Amino acid sequence: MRPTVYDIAAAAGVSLATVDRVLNQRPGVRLVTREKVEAAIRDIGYVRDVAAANLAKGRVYPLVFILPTGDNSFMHGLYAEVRQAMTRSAFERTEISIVEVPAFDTAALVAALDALHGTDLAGAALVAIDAPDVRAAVDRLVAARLPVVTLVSDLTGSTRHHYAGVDNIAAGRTAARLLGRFLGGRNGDVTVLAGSMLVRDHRERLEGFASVMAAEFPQLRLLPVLEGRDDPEIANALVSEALSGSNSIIGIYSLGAGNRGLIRALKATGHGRGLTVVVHELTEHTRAALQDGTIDAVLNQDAGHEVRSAIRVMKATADGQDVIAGQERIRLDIFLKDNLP
Amino acid sequence: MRPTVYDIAAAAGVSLATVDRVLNQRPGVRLVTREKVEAAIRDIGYVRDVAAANLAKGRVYPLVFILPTGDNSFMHGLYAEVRQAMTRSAFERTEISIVEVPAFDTAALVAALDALHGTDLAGAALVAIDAPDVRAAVDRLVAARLPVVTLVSDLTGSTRHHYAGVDNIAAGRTAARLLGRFLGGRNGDVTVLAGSMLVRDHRERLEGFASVMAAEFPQLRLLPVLEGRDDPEIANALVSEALSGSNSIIGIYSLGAGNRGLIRALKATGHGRGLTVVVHELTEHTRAALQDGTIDAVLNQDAGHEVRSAIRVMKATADGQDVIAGQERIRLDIFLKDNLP
DNA sequence: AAATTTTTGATTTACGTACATCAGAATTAG
DNA sequence: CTAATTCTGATGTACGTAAATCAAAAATTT
Repeated sequence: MRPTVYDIAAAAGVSLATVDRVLNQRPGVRLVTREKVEAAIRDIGYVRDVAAANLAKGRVYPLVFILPTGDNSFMHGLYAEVRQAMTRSAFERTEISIVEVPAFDTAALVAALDALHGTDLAGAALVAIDAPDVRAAVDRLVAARLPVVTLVSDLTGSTRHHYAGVDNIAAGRTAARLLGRFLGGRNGDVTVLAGSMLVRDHRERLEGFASVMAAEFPQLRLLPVLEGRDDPEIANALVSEALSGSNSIIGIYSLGAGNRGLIRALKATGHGRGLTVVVHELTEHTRAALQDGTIDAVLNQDAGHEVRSAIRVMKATADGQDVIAGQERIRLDIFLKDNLP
Repeated sequence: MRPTVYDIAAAAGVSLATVDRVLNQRPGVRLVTREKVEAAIRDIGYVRDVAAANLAKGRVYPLVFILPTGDNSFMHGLYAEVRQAMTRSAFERTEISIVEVPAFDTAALVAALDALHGTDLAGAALVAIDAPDVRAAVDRLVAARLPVVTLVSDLTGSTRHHYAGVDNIAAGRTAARLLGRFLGGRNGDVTVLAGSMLVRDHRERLEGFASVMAAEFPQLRLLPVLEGRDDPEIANALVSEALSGSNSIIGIYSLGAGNRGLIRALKATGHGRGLTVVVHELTEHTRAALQDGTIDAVLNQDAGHEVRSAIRVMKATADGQDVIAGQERIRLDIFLKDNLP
C-alpha cells in the first residue's frame, strides 16, 4: 500500500495537522519539527495523491489560449484542437477560453495579455509575436505568478515557462537538406516563400535553411525571400510571377502558411518543370498536393500535440509539479507521400 | 459547477442508491427506472469524476510488459522506458511488471502469455511474434477480458485491443523513397539488412520498401535480403562480405536492429564509396553515424511514446473508456543530421 | 513565576464516488 | 387477497487529502 499522510504522522511522531501544515506550507511549524516531518516523508517515500488532493481542493484550472485570427488551414486546425480540448474539460478539470487577436498585430496581443491581470487563471498560452512589447507583457504576467506557455512561435529572452512548438531552426535546416539531396547535385535557383519576417518561427526557419544551403549545397543559389503574409492569394501571385520570370528555378521552400495559393501557382505555371518543392504544415491542400506529386515533402508540427502539451504544462506549472520532458518535446514531422497519416 | 450523482438523483426523482445501481450496472433496477435515470444523466450532462471514482475504488492498474531479451540498443531503450514508467507508478496508479522472454521464441512467448491467466491484471502489453500460436494465446487472454496491447510489432488478425507502434509498411515505403531520391537517378544495387523475417514488423518494412523501389525507382536493383538477427556481430559480417564482394552497391537499407555492426562494416569497408544509407532506430550509435555522415537518414519509433501510449490504452480499456485517437497514433520519426533531438 | 506568544494536537467537515446493509415499498405470483 | 419476490430508499463508511477550529502544550518574554 502507498503511504498516506497518516503514515507520515506516525513516522514523524507528530499529528496529522502538523503534517498538513508542512505539506501545504502553512505557517506555525517550528523548523525542527518541519525537518522531522520532511525526513519522514523522504524515509517512507510518500508521494501526494494528486487526484485526492485535487478532489479535496475542488481544483479547476481556468486556462486561456490567445490565438491569432487568420484564413489559413493551420490556424483553423489549431482552433479546432483547442475546441477539442474544451470538450475534454470535464475530465481534465480545465476551463478553457479562447481570446482572438488580429494576426501580426503586436499592440492587440499586448492588450490581450495585459487584460489577463487580475483574472483568476491557472495558465495562459499564446502564439507569440517576437517584439519587445510582447516580451514585456509576458514577463509581467510571469511576475504575477501566472504560468505562461508560448505556442507554435516562441519568445526567447522572455521568462515564459515553456515553449510548445518545434525547433524552427532545425526545421529550416532539415528542409534545406531534403531539398538539396532531392535535387541530386543539379545547379539552379531556389526560392523561399515566407509569411512574414515579423514572426520568429519564420525567421528561424529561413535562418536554418539558408545556413545549410550555403554550407552544403553551394551549387544552389538562394533567391530573395517572397513574403506572402500567410495569405493564399498573395502567395499565388508572388510564386506565379517568380516562375514566369525565371527558368532557372528548380526548388521551392515554403516555410509559412497559405500554401493553397502556392499549390495553385505550381499547377498553373510550374507544371512539367520538374520542380522540387518542400512546404510546411500538413493540411488537406498540402496533403493532396503531396499525393499527386505537386510537392515532394511536407514538414509539420502536430497542432493537437502542441495544444495538449501546452495544457499539461500549464497545469503542472500551476501545481508546481514537473513534467515528463520527453513527452513535451514537440517533434518535427516529415511527411513524404508514403507516410501520410 | 459540474453536476454530481446527487444532481442525477434529484433530476430523476430517485434515491442516490438507485443512481449508483444504474451508474455501476448493479442489478435490482426496473427498466423504467433505469431509463429515467439515464435520461437525467444525459439531460444534466453528468460525467463521472474518474479521479474521485478511482479514489473510492482504491483502483490500481496492475500491468505487465512482455519483452524479448536482446543485445540491441532499441530493446535496451524499450526496457529503460518501461522502467521509467515504473517510477511514475505512484502517480498513475499503475503496478508495472516486466516479463522477459527469449527473442524470436514463439513457444516461450506463448507460455508467458498463458501464465497470465488467473492473475488479477488490468492489462498486458507484448512485442508480438507473428505466429498462429501467439495469436491464439492473445485471443484467449482477450476472451478472458484482459486488455491486450501489442507493442512495436503487431499481430493482425488477432483480437488484441490496440497496437502501439508504427505503420511498418509505410516505414518501408518511406525508406525507399528517401533512398531513391537521395540517390538522384543513379544506377546500381541496393541491399537490405533485416533482423528476421519471422517478425511481422521486419516483413512489413521489406514489403513496403520493395514495392516502392519496384514501382518508382526501376534503375535500382534490389539484392537478396541479409538476415542479421538483430545482432551486431552477424550484421557486421554480412555487410562486410557484401561490400567486398560487389562494387555496384550504392545504397543500403537496414530495417532491423543491430546497427552497431552495420556501422562498423561501413566505416571499414564502405569508406569513400559514396554509399547512401537509411537505417531504423535512433540509438547512440546511429546518432553518431548520422552526424559524421556515415549514414544519411534514420527512421525511428519513439519507444517512450509507445510505452506511455500502451499504458494509457490499457488503463482506458480496463475502464471501458475511450482514448484520444490522435494522441495514440505512433508516428514514424525521420531524422536527418539536422533535426536530431 | 506569571503572562504572553508560538507551536502542536485532536477533531470535524468536505470533495465526488463506490459499495454495503437493512428496512420499506411496489410488484408479481400463487 | 395474501405471500413471495423484486425494487427502491435511507443511511453509513470508505478512499486520501485539504482546511478549519479550538484546546492544550511548549516556548518565549517580561
